[in-house]
Amino acid sequence: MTWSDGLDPASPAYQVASSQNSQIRVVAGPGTGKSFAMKRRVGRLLEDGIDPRLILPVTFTRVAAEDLHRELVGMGVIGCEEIEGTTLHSLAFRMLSRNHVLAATGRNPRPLNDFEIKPLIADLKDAHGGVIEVKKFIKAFEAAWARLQHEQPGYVQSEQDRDFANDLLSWLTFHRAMLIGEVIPHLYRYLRTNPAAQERAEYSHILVDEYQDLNKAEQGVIELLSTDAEVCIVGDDDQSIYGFKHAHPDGIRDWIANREQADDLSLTECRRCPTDVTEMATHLIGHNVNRPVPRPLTPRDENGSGDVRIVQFATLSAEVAGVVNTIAEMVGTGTPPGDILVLAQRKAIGTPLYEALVARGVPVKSYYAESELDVEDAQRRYAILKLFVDREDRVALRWLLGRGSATWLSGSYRRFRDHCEENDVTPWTALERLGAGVLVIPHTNRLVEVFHEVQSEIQMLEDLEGLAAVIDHLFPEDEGGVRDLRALALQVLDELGEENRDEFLSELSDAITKPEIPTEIEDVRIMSLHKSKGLSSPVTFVCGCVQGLLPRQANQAMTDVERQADIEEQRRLFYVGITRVKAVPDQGKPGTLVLTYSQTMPVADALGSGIQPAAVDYGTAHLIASPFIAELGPSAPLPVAG
DNA sequence: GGGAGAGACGTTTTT
DNA sequence: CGTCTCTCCC
Repeated sequence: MTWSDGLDPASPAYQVASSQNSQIRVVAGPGTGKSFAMKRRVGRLLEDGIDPRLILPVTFTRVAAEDLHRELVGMGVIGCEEIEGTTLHSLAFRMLSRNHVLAATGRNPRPLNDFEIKPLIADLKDAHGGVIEVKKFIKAFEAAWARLQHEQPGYVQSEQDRDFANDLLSWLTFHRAMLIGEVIPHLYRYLRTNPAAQERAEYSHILVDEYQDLNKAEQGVIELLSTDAEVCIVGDDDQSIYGFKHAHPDGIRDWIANREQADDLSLTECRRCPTDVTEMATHLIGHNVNRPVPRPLTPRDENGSGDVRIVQFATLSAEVAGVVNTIAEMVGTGTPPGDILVLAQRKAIGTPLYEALVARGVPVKSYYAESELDVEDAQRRYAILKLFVDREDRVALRWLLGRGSATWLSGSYRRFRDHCEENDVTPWTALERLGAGVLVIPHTNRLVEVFHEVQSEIQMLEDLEGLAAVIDHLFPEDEGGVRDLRALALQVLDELGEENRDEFLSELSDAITKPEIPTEIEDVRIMSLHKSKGLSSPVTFVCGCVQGLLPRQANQAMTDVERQADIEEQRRLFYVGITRVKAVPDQGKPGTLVLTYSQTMPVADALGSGIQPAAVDYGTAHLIASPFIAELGPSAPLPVAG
């Protein structure tokens, strides 16, 4: 197959794929086929004889990266297997791990796991105003980098911020680690200060999907990587939903403003949704005032008007029962469960839905985040494994030393770390000396005790034959809490073999933080609105459409401007949600969208979900329908009672 | 450095 | 309502 198969030369997708301009912006609404157009463009580049290794397709999420890779391979264009569609993050890790880059930056791109941040906080909290303050500082530190605040004229860092940053960086440098939020900024800084770096000219063609979801640092990296490359950015500021990650949707407007000769293309026909849904979506998003690149989303008449319902229930449990009944009935009358997508912005709603569907025997999968590393025992075993593979994994060692203590033994550890830094000795070596009595540091007895335990556990692993035995020992078959870890570790070992232990660990850590994405969809899927981005489904439910969830409860600390921006982002989130519906009329699938909400829910659920109820009586919270429901315009059906 | 009790606060999402 | 954090006291 060739890139232009089935493509009308007059179609916008053809233009995107064929444009010879070295700078292209594509603004494309939901369901308009932007990923499709981008894939065709990659296919065209390959057929033009561009070396696949010089083509960099960047996506924001792994799901999108894998999707892109799969589609390219499926297109059967020569060279497509060699294209590495990656997320910007994995690209940054790879580049920062190169020896010459490590030497230039002086920092290790060893990311801190969520649970490994605890000892970091414990070590910093006394000097910086407590746990909550330190968490705030860390957040602000990462935010400043994501927004490249340091480069903005007039940016002044307070003395406290500077002190904190110094302590934080000194901790991270000593522990040879990096905050996840530092990864992209470090690459940015490296590329910026090294204009002659080979990395700046590594690719000849860069394609970026979901550009509106990138933050300033990420957009900066793209720019630095593309000094000599042809660039095609694709995005839609109306679908920008990653404000918490400091996404910079205005960048999509600035991008074209700074490039006079660039091609500016857009895809506006919503090929996915039924016409009623497209019109509702248009109405909804029209309520947003701040739209850098406003453009219409036009309905596609062949799709038909669809099947849209808006239903209000008396209670949350009635809502759950109502949705589950509808789903069970659909499945009973022949709708494949995999055609059904249920979006709920809170676990408090998603979990009861999930459980009720399981009870009804409907095949269902929940996508709310759960980690194999949620339980402390699993964290401990994993840390031991890291240390077993590498005694110089200082973060794992630090974590193990403090584990179980409310203070993380931060006082002792401070003295100990001072010794290591003053004498330029590694923590493991210093602990060995302390343990052997060759070295004495006052007030570190407990530290040494714990170290002995860790040391003997590692020695025991060392005496075992091979990694398989180590895995079997650390994650035993009969230990329920580590069953998933065991399965993952064995799977990774099976793929890699016994030889390369470093690679084993990084692959395992990938497997843990990046769960497998199912290719075959056979279950009803329940997930948050964020996760649904990029998906489409013939039957889509959006549940819990109440004030406080959609839009979420405004934070007390927000200014009016921030509050307004937050509501607009929440509106975009709802916009993304309702445009997941896919009409396939010739397969008897009109495209079904069901929006549900309830009048009340238990107070505990409301508070636990961050809703401030309109009124409360006897443990029941009274709720208000989402204002977005009223913003859907004349194409929306009248809400009915369920 | 550890434990008990009082008080604050709460989500969601990515790498 | 349940969990985390802080304070006070040993």
